[in-house]
Amino acid sequence: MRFSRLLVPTTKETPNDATLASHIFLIRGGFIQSVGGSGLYNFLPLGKRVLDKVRNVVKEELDKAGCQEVSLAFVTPASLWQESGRFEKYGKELLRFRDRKENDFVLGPTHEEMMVNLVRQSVKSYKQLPLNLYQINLKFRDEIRPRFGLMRGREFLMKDGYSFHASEEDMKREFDLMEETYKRIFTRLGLEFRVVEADSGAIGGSGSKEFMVLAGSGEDTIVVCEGCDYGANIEAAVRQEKVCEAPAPTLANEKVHTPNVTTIEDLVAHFKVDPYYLLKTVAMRALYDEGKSEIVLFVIRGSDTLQEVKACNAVDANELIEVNDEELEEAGLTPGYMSPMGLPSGVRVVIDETLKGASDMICGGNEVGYHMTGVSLEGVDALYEDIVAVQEGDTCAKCGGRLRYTKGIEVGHIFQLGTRYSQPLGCTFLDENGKAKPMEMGTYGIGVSRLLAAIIEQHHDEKGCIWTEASAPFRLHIIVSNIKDEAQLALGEKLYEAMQAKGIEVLFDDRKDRFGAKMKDYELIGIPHAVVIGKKLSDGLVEFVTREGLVKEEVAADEIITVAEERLCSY
RNA sequence: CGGAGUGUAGCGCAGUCUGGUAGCGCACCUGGUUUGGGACCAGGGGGUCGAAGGUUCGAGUCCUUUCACUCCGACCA
Repeated sequence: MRFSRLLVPTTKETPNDATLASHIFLIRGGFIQSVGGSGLYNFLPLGKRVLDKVRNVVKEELDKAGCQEVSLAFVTPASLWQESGRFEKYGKELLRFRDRKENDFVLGPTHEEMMVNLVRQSVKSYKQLPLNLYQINLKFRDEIRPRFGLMRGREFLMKDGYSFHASEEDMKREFDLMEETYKRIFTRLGLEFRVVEADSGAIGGSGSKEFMVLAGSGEDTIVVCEGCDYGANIEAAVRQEKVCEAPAPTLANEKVHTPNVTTIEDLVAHFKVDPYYLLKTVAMRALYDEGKSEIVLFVIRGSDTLQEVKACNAVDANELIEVNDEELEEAGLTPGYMSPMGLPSGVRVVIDETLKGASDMICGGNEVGYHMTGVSLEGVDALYEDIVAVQEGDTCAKCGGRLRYTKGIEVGHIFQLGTRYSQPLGCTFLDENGKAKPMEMGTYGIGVSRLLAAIIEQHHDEKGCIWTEASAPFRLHIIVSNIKDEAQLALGEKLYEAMQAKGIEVLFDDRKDRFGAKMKDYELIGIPHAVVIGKKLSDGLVEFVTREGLVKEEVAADEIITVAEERLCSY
C-alpha cells in the first residue's frame, strides 16, 4: 500500500478525553475515529486491518479446535430473553427497542438465547453432539460510563461461542479445550496474560475463568499468588481464613456509651482493639426483578472490606446500590451504630462465613451513641456466605503463599453453563435410551476490538504503538527520505515491489513530506519493521529499523532486499 | 444515580463578566522555496456559536427550558 493513497489522518494533538495510551495512540495514529457519541468509533483503514488480523488469529485457532462459525441475526426478539429470564436481569445495559408493530426487540450484548434457539430447532439427537458454534460480530452494551476508547466502548466486536453436550463431563472436556485454545490465541497475538478464576455475572452458570492481559491500566483487579499459579478476579478470589495475632478483648456482654464513635477507626481508638474484633455492618439496597428491592445488612470484620459482587450473589440480587441515612432511619436502622444483634424484624442479614460462632466481638447497639461489647454470634440465625474481599498480603488457600494485587484487562471469559439456558428454553436431545434431556452447555467470549486496546496498552512507548507481529497492520514500512532524490525513490519502488511479490504486507511512504514528519508517523503507527532510504544512499547504505526499541542497523543498499526478506520471513 | 464542568470550523481552544461585522493554532486548498526529525513565505476556502423559546433596535454574549458530552464518585456505618 502506498502511504500517499492510504487514509491515515495522524495528528500531533491528543484528544482531550483520552488518558490511556491505547486510546491516545489509536486515535492519533489514525486507526480509529470518534463518532462524537460516547463509546462509538469508526474503524479507519489501518484500524480495520488490525481488527481483521486479530479476528483471523481467533478464527484460525477456533476452527483448528473444531468450532464452527455462524452469524446470528443482529436484532433479537425480546421474547427469547423473556423466556430465559434475562430480560429483567440484564439491566439497563441491554438496549431495547420496538419495531413499527410495537414488538419488543433487543440488541444483544451476548447471544446465549439466540444460539440455543438455533440449536433447539435443528439438533434432536445425542448423535449430533457435541457441537461448538461461534460468531464474530458487533455487540452493543449500553455502558453506564463508556470510556478509554476501545477498552470500554458501547459498540464492540466480540467473538461469542457456545458449546452443546450430552453430558457434564463432555462439557468440561470442551471447557478445558477452550482454555487451551484461548491460551494459544493470546500467545500468538504476543500478549502477556494470566488465566484467573472469575465471577459468572449476568451470564450465570458455575465455574468460569477470565483471561487477563496484564497491564497497569487494566480496569480489573486480580489477585495472584506469589508462590503458585493461583489467580482470581477480586470478585471471586478466596483466601485462607485470616488469624489475628492481637488478643481478643475480654469485655463483658454489655451496652457501652460511645457518643460520636461511628467509624471503624473511631472504634479501634476508643476500645483499643484490633479491628479484627469489630463487626462492620454495611447496608446496601438489593434490587431484584420487577422493580422489587430491600435493604440488606452485610456483616464483616472491621479488618475486612465488603466484596460487592460476592455480596450481590449471596442475596441473588440483580444489583446492589447505596442507601442514604434517611432511608436507613425509615427502615428503623441507626446509621453509625448498626449491628446484626437486636434488629427490627424483617431486615435481611448476611454474615461473612468466617464469623460463624465468633465471640468477644464489638458491634453497634442499634441505638444512637451505644455499642455492644462481648458479643457472641453463636447461634445467630442469618445467611452465612463469603462476602469479603481478599486483601494484599493475605494467605493463598492453595499453597499458603502471599497473595498480591495486579491489574488486568479482561479479554476473554469462558463459562460452564450447565443447563442454565437449555432448561428454560427447552433445548433438549434424545439420549441412547430415547429419553429427553436438556443439553449441557458452555459459553466462551473474546473481546476482539478490546484486544486492539489491550495490545497497545502492553506494547507501546512514548512515541506510539508497537504492534506485535501477528497484529500489525503491515509487516514492513518503507520510508523514502526525499522523493525528489531519484536514486532514493527508485530503490524504494524496487524494494516495495520485491516485498509485495513475496506476499509481505508493506506500507510504502512515498509522500512529498519532510523526513521528520514521515518518521513521526512511522513511530506513531508502529509497524514492527522499517527500511529508511535516505542520505546515506549516496554511500551505498540504508537503514533497517526495528520499532521495538527503535534499533537501527546500517545495511548495504544492494543487499537490503535479501536482508528484509530474511528478517520478515523468519517470523 | 450523586457531584463538578463543557458545548463556537475536521481537531484543540479564545471571545460570554461589560450585548454592536465570528477569531486563533493545527489540519485543508493554490503558488513558490525547502527535504535526516512534525519546515517557511504569500494568498485562500470553511461556522444554522448544541437545540428551542424569551428580553432587546440588535444576542455567541443576558433570562428560561431542554439535549448532548466530559471528568470525579458510587467499599469501610
